[in-house]
Amino acid sequence: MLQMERENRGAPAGVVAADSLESVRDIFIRQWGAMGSQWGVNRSMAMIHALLLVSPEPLTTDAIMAELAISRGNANTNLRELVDWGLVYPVLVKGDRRDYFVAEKDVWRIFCIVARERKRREMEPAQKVLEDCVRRSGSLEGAEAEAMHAQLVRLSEFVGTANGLMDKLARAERDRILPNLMRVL
Amino acid sequence: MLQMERENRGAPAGVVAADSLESVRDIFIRQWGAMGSQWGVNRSMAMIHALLLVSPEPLTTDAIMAELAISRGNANTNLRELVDWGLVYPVLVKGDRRDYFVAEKDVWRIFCIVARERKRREMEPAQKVLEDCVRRSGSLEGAEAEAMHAQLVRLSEFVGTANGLMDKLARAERDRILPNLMRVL
DNA sequence: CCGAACTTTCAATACTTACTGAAAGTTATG
DNA sequence: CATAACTTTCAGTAAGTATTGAAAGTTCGG
Repeated sequence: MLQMERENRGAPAGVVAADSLESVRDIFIRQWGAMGSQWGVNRSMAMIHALLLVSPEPLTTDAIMAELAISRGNANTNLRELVDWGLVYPVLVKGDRRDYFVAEKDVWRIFCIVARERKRREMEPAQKVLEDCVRRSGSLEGAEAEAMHAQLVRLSEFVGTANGLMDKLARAERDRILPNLMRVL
Repeated sequence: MLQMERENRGAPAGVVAADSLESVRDIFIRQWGAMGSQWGVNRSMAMIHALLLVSPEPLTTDAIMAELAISRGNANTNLRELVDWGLVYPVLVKGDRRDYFVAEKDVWRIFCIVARERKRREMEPAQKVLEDCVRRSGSLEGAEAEAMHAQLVRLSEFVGTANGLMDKLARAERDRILPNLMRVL
């Protein structure tokens, strides 16, 4: 553990002089957390996910709270959300009543989960809105109404196609699909 | 314009009895605006985009403000953002000093613009963070550090591949790419 | 079925982001 | 180059989200 000896000595706050396991993990967690906002995921959820992603062993709620300096309520809520998504699994450790948590480590599975969730939250509502408006505008008369209807139809058809492709992609096996995609694109 | 005669008579607030061009447009705009939050776009920007998407004619800032009941500052800021993205074009109308705005109507182009922007805001920062952490953790010793490094490498490689595919997809021609995708998936 | 260990909930609060409107800035035209 | 028409900026405020921490709820072992 030579690395730990030369960590962060005399450097300004927030700047790391050299890298230990802990410092790299902290950098990863903090940066990933900061990116959460861009991804529509809250900071705590992103940080918990990052921590578990690089932790080989399951962690308890208390360990997570301590590592990330967040409250119990916050840790609990976001852990449940991550478990709901399927990105984190609760595991039982023999001889301990507490819940432990591990992250799904397989990158392709993570991708499929995120793709599925985004489709559900972003694409499906859009498709529903568009189909509703297409239906409502179908019987209108006049050039302006018909132009609007035509535009709505184009949008609706595109989103429908994209949704279908998304579905197939997220259901496909990694090794079956990736080579084909590389070839086509 | 028969339709306008049977719009929204005696119905509870927010409920539309039958559809006119205006009512369908309003439904579309409001729903699209509400969805904006899910998409990481603010409500006003989404509503302006929706309005322009279904308006065959260019509109002035004032027309947009009036139609959506938003302030001048808000309209101005979000119009500029939409123009920056390339989703809306400013156009000059002869004999009028005011700026007029039209939306890009081609669905495939809209998709490419959104894909490019999302890649820039979501994928590229992730790739950068991951590459940085991979580099930092590469020289660490010990089983735990090596497990973390390996996980970071898997994430980094995946995001790199996804980024490359995204690029090619957004640069491809619609008619060249869609049939191939349908076949592969 | 009691008490201890642990988990969940939720009202209060802190933080973040979006919006307004008025004032400052810019540009076209007589 | 003065004025009027239009656009941009920005400080203040409103609206929306995330987080805390303490209280209530649950479960397990004895």
